[in-house]
Amino acid sequence: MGRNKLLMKKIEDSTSRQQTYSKRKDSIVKKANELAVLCDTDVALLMFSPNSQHLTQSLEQSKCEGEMVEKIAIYYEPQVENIMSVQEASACQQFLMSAMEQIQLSKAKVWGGEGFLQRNENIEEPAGDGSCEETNWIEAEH
Amino acid sequence: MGRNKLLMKKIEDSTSRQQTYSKRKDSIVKKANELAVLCDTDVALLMFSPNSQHLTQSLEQSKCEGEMVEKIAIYYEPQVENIMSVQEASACQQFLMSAMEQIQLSKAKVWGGEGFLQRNENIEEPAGDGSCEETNWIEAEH
DNA sequence: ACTCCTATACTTAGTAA
DNA sequence: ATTACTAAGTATAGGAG
Repeated sequence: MGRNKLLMKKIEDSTSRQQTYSKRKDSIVKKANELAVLCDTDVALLMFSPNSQHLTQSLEQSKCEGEMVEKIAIYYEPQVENIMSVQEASACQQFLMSAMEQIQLSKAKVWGGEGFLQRNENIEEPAGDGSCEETNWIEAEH
Repeated sequence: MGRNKLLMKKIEDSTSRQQTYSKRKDSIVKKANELAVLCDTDVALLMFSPNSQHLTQSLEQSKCEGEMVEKIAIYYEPQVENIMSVQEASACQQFLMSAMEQIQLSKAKVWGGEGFLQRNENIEEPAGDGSCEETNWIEAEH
């Protein structure tokens, strides 16, 4: 693309990598928006920035501006683990939770209406007293 | 684009809308992959198809093929609530759970190391006996 | 739904500031 | 990090099958 064709592998120079990320991030969000508007559907994007020092700046960029974002349920970038405001974290959580709710409903359908957390053998119960203080999903691996 | 420039509003003809969705879905996934590979990061996409009758077909398309997907943590399309296999649902859940875990960690950092579910005033506790059978995130709204 | 086609529209790598 | 530029690569609407 551009002047030269880029090889599809990790960009080793960190400055170039961050620049490329920044440019392509903007277009993919734009594309997601177009898809959502044109097709009247919801699109969610979760991205993890390769470069944590640009976090705050990028988080501000990810805010909705102009006609962008309208139909994007949520767009988080860059590193979720470095979110700096409770509001940001809450909004992200809320989306993830509703996505989970939808998945649980479909899973219950497939399984004949049973709840899944008690039956899902891939997710172990915490060895606690059964209280909810440490929720089940803590132990999921990435 | 293409022969004619498309107005950025909902495509009213449902056949065209589905066709556009199908085409643009493929490119946005490709873009997400490129971003993930080039920048060595994780990108997640969640899409909801405008047309549920094409669900199964689209779900099969969303499977990883060739060099695509490598760095995409998860890509679910179309309607999550209609996922037909427990495997699909489990994989999606696992990603969402790990994303949540990361968010909880950052939130705990911001809040000084406290857990968030007990303190998050936006999320009400279920009015149950405190057991985990109905998990807290059930009540999140989309 | 999918392909294949093509002209047009859009994206983008590299560069400079 | 940002903008602006531009040449070259990519995406896509509309059409046909």
